Amino acid sequence: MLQVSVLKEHTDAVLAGLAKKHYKTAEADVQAILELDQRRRQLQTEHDSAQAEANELARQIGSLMKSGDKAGAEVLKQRTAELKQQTKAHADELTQVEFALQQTLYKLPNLPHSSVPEGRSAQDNEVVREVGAQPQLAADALPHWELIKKYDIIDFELGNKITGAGFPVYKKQGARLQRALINFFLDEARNAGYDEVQPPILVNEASGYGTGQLPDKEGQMYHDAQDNLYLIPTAEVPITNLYRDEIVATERLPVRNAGYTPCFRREAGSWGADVRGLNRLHQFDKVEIVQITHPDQSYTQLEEMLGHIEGLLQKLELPYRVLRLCGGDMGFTSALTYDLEVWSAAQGRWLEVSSCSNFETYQANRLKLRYRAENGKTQLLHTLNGSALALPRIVAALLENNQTPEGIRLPQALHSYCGFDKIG
RNA sequence: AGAGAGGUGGCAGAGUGGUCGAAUGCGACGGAUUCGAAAUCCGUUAUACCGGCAACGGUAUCGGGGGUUCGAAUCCCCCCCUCUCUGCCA
Repeated sequence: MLQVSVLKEHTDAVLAGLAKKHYKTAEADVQAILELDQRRRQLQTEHDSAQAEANELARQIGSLMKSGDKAGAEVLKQRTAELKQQTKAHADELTQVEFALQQTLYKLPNLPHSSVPEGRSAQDNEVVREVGAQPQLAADALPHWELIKKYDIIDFELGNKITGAGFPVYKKQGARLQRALINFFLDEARNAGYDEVQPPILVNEASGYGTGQLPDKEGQMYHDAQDNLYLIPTAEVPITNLYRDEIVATERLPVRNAGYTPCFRREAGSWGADVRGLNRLHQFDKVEIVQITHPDQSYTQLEEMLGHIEGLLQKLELPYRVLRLCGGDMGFTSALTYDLEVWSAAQGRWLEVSSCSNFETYQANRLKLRYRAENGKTQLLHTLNGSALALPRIVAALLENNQTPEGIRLPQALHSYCGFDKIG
């Protein structure tokens, strides 16, 4: 969430940033926030001084009681009763004002970095670079949803039976490939300096708010109403929330964590022709990398993370491209997002396999994630994360791009992890 | 799930209605001492908000929320969590 001080001191820049993100009611919301904040301060000041007087009276009453002057104490108690009413009224309004302020702040998305291109939709994203040659497939090449049947490695029908659409069952070499990819990604992350964590995949409400999934994307998460817990849509949520309410020692920065988790997405109403097979699932596996950095370092670290992810794709020998998302297409909480897409040769389209973002202080502000600056004051840190990588579309591209009459060739990097070098 | 105990500052741990943001110990930081270090001694050591250029002052916070009271870490109610025993279980 944005800081009120920023809205106050850089109102025009905030409005420009919100416009770039195509946020509709920017002027009205910013105006409302500034007014609510002013009222909040006023109430706080009045409340505090009334409370100070009440505290002082309580002290006096105490010593009067001790010296046995009951009558004197009674006189002071009358004034105390008045003050009590006042502070109660102030406190009640303060609660309301703070709630309204909070709700309005929650509605505002993060401001885009200056390098974010203008634009409304995916068509306006900037292609930063394209790496690797797209394979030329034979005329009878199959899309991955045919290949998985041919080699009997992923079974959607079985998933339908036991759970529902979008929950595939991985079998035989398909299951082993999943395990191999997870291990490969985790080992690569560790070699790049990320500490491995294995977090819970159910999180509480506070964690959902901390990273910004709540209240914005309530409907996209599976919710266990009985215990009020959410199935995570990404490991970003538990891993980043590990540091909620922390003042991190500067010598620990940048914090680097990597973790494998299953991820769950309801994605209501988004099923259609281009989401066949592995293209979009309700449950999928992902290794996520997270960094928490000093504000001065976050963009350097974002590039480092991007480099790590590109390294993975290169080792997997997949042609890919890097996109810088435009203001209209990027996420609610992000200041700058790179998407990485692999070429899925039989489908003839790019598939997003990673999203790598800098959230600057947007999440840190909600998380109360800080460090101590040189001057002794606490300051918000920057949070970043990236998929490294999401499995299903990687599998789709591996299957399609590497199909041969003799089976599916796997990249060298995976041979030892899989224990086989081709499928089929 | 049942019975009991308990949740206090970075950690340990006192405090059962009044000047308690909170003793004491440990740790950490600064200083003295030392060629340097250990030991010792002195001092500092929470967070947020409000006011103030600042120094500083005020308010709140002893798991969370509500209540009683002039006054709550301390009393009452609800919730959460932890520990021990019993049960169940990968």
